[in-house]
Amino acid sequence: MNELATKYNPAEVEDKWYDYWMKNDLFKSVPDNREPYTIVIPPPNVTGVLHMGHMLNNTIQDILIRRARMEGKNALWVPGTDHASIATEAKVVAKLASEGIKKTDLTREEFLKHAWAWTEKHGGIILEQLKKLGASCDWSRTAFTMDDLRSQSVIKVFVDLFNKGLIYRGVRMVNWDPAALTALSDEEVIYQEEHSKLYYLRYYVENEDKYIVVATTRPETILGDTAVCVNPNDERYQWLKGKKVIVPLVGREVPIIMDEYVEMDFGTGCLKVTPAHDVNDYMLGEKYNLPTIDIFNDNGTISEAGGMYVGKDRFDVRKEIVVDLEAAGLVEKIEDYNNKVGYSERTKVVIEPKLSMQWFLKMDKITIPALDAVMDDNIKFYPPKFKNTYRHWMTNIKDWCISRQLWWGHRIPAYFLPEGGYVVAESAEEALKLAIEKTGNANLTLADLRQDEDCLDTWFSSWLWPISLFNGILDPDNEEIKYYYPTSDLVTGPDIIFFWVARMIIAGYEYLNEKPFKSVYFTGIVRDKIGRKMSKSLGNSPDPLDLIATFGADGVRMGMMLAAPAGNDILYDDKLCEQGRNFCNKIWNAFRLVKGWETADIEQPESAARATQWFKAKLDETLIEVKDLFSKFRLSEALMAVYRLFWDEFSSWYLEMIKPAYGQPIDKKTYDTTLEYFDSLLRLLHPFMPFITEELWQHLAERKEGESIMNALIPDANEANADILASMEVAKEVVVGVRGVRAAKNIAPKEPLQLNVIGQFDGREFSVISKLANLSDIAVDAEKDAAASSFMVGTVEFNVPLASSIDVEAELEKLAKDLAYYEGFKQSVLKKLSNERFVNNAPEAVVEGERKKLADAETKIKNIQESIEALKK
RNA sequence: GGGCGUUUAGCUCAGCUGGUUCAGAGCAUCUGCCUUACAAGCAGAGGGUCGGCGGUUCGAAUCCGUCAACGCCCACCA
Repeated sequence: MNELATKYNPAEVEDKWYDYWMKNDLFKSVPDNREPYTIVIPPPNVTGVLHMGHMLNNTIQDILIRRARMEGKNALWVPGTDHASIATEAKVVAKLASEGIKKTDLTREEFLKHAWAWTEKHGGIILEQLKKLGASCDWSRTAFTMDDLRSQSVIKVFVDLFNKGLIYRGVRMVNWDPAALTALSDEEVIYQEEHSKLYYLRYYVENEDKYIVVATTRPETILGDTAVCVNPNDERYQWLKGKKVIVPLVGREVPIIMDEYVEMDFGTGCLKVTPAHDVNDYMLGEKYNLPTIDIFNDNGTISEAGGMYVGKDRFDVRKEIVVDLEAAGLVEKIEDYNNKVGYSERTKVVIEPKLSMQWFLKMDKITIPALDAVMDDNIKFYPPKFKNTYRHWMTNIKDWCISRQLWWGHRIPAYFLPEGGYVVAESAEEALKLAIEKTGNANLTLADLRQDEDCLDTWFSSWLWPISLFNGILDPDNEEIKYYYPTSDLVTGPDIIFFWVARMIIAGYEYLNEKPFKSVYFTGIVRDKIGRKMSKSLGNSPDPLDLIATFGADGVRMGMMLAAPAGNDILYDDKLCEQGRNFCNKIWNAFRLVKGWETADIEQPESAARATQWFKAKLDETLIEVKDLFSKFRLSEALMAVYRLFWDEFSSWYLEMIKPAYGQPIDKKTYDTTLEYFDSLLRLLHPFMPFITEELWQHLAERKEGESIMNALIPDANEANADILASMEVAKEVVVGVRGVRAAKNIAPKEPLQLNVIGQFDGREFSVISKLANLSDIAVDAEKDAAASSFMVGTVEFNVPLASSIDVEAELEKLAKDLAYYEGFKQSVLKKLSNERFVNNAPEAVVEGERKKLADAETKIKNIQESIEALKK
């Protein structure tokens, strides 16, 4: 018939069109006088590999970008990667370790050389993978959070915030990661419920034979105890006032302090105080001026200050010390206990609260405009429930620990002076100038300055992303930042709402006095069939590239979208990609059908005339619906609407309505109109399925080099012809009725049938009905025929006279069932209408509706009764 | 311990300010078809007392209360 294979083969077309798009610079955007539509990619880790979460997230972004482009906007999707300080450094350290190299044996410069080599080797893989998915990013703009422009932006911001007094340095209790050997922000700590033990330990009172019992989950920390605290209102412990107790095993005398912080009814009401290793204890230590004994080394082993178990790991010591305490008779009892333990998000190691010198960003004031923007819907969250989460975080925010004891990242631009103190400047030269000013020592040289060894939290660069991508920090008045900022939509996971989304909003207002984006669409988390989060460690995540190879990029994109209702977690199943692949095939074959037709200069049949008018209305209806759904980010529903339009309305109904008899040509008018519809359908589908739509669009007509469906406009519709939509729906019901009779009576579709309409019926669609139901004749206002199978559409009865004798019993049974149903229905309506309060209180339209129901039911009942009579004759 | 969300067909989900879009969609299932675009298909069919209980109302999947299950976020009870 024609040269196209019966099955769509994605492998043959995907790379071809991606190359074509790239070659013709179709993803590129420069400012012009069109309305901009901008998305910045949530930068994946530079050394990361594409996982299902990325697939979902980037599919959504590409759909939005392509749709905007086809609405005539100047669409720009900026790609890039994140240096992912701690994650990447951990990978490099591990890689070096496998080669027998320790990080501590390397200088900073040597280590960074390895890190850059690693980055260059693995960086960009993930971006190449995105191309396979069809991502229409402007690759000429690919950025990296540690490239020159982004780095300079970060440093400038740090210096600026420091000069504004918003960044400070100080000793605070921070979350310490003993594996990565760095401080972490509060957000990087994940709390997990644990089954552990509560140890009740005996603290003897100094010079007395009495003891008190203190409960703890961490017996090893007694090495750092410097007090025991009880509630001043606790009657049981009044006698302890002013006394001292002996820390078990350690033998240190520590004071009893009294503070209402202690809960009387928890444990024994006595709290051991370890100011160096617990946030609350630290607070008590400050208040009562207690010494702090830091018993841990940075890697979680016991330090010299611990005095015992020195050099042993904290968890080993916990076991050992319990044994030793028991041996010394200092353990009262041990109970099972559940508590929450903080783990490092990256290294999965138990976090140690630790006092250390770090850099912080003051958060109380800087967050104010950012909070308002979201609460006032100046920035819209989809789904809106995340506004609550956001508000809660913003109003309880603590200062952000931004320094990390890592090398891979932006080095903190603080320079220590030989005689103490420091200066903060964008460059060493600047720093030297400041240093000379500050010290009055004109003889200082660069060699005298020592730059802070620490680097900045990764998120301290990504929070600038929507600004720094357009050079808006270094040059806030440039053309690009003015044109593209604020960006349009941000698509990301709710897991980084605090890490990233909130902080970008903060930075946006701080630096450009403007929001960074208008809407945030939070995607769900991708889970497997049994609801587990897909992850590398569980091994339950399919390789996205394998999926693309199996189902085609379009199939996978559709699979992801079908599974992704707005704001819900998505349950991934291969079935969904299969559905996507099948849909591609459907589109492909519909195209083969249409392109296979010969045209002739013949008159348009009545059925085709009705069909083309009807499908125009159907198309308009869907265009309006899809537009509305896009505006609400209800993308999976939009896709489903297009899917049904193409599969059911266009393929199953419309094409069958206009299909010429086998071997016959189609009239030109219908054919041309159908090609137009096909074109519109491809456009509507393109954002979801870019490859197959481009392939077919190029086949649909002669195209010039560089022309692409990507830049074709999505048709606009204001109103759909409701009249023809309604009349065709009725016609379809009649067709289904006849087909039902065929199915029930085992009559081949080929065999033409007679159709009798009992009573009056609008005959506008008879041509269509006749064609699709394969009727030899339609008789209007016909008499009931006993030898007929009947069905009803609305209140009208249809009879299909059967050549062979019919099964009267079966027919009667069916009618009796119908009769019973409508009688029951009538009764329920009657009951309503006889209720005075209903008739008086309900709106007129509703009451009128019920009356219509009643009348219709009565008509139907009459019809059925007549049929029964006729059959019985 | 607080807060938020979810609960509708076997599965994944729609059902906006209570009433003919009120019980829906897709997938899956069942039956019959290799019908000249497509078996990755066509035609037909079945399937839910809308988590439980109580209330408001002429009328509740929809509003209110309560309970239950699940999920997420936050929090310094050792």
